[in-house]
Amino acid sequence: MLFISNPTIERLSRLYILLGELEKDVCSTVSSADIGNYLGVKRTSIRKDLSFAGITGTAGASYRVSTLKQEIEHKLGFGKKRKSCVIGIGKLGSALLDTDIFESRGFDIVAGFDSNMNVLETRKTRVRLYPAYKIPEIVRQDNIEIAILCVPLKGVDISVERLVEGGVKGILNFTAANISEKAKGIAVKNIDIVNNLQVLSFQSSLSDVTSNIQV
Amino acid sequence: MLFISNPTIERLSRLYILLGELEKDVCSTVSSADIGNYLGVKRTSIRKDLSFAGITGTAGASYRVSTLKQEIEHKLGFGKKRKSCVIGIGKLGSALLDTDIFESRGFDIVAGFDSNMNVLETRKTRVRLYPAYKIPEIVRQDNIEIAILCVPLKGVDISVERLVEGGVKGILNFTAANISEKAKGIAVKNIDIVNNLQVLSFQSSLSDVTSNIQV
DNA sequence: TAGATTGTTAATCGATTAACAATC
DNA sequence: TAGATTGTTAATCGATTAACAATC
Repeated sequence: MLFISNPTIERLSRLYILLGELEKDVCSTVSSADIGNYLGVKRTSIRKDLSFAGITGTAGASYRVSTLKQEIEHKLGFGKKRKSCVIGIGKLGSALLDTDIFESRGFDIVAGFDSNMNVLETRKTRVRLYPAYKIPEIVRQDNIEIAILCVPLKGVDISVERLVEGGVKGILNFTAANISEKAKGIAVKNIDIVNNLQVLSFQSSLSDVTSNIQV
Repeated sequence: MLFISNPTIERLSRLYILLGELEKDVCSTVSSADIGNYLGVKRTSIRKDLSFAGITGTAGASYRVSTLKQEIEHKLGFGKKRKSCVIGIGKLGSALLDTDIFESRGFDIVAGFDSNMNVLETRKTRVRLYPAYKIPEIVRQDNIEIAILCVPLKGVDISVERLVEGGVKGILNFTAANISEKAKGIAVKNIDIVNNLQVLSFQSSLSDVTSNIQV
């Protein structure tokens, strides 16, 4: 079983996107130093990451862009299409449903859910909307792997229960709630936007911002 | 100069919100073990965090909710209102402009910017919208401290330049670009949603998700 | 060959966890 | 007093960085 740490996957994911860009620009090779510059990390970190993923270039020569991209795609499964859904069609949820940033990177949003009938009837969206109680049914039926959770706090518990029931494999949690308990055995990643703002706010209040910390 | 590590600020920020909730529920005291349960972290980690921030309870007794909240607010400056703006009024930008999640936590969005005149004329938003070239002027004039960056990749560089010119203090970067170079001396925090999805996707593809990793 | 570059081992750094005396 | 809880010191853990031989 391939274990790769979180920071490493994050960097490799960013590298994967970068390689796509470089391909367009008809760059054939790229060194770890180049990559480090683009991504804002140390070159040795990049080499270590590739090594962790079991990817190896040729000593002395730079990495070949096309093969490196393919290898990352293969080892980490980035190429695969993943069916996804959005839970909670509020401001943020609608925006995510409608945006096209996901498609280009392999995520296919196929459904939206909300508990408010009014929302279901009035919101115009590209994908089909369903009432929240249908989450287990539709998730299972359509083989949805990833859920993007954008409900208000009081809707979190029931949503997670339904997703678990439907057999979802991962939840991207935009709520401030801690769902790891309820979502045992499912991958969870949290993005608390306001929390990020608060951290930023603290950092920016320090007179001397030498450490420009990244996520 | 108070240095507090990123993970610690993140937890204290979450704790601050939690204490607000507990106050509503008329809880007068709370132990580090309780807090740990709520936030999904070890109790000793909480005690360490408070210690880092120079906050101390009374040995033997639990923490008093109201005073703990006040102390965090005081030490980390969470109480202060921070003027903010959104750069790029696309899908995500509009959603963030319109949402009310910020206000309740001290962030006051006072302006939006976009380079597309059409957007400026047609989008209905609560706050005033300005053309992008006015960023330096308005940011300085209105004392805007925080910028939320939601522009497409090709608009990133010029946006950051303008923000720096206006003297902004922190940027919450929703683009996939690495802006730390351009934003030297300014606090930056990155939220790459699709990158998060990709990491999640990798984790969920592992059969055994014992480590339910958090951000 | 000389200069650039890789992959890996060892050293460093920082954050989390464990242990425990002090206190209510 | 006994049980629960804190604050801090020491130990552990994991990730990043440095160093360098091997290779093109």
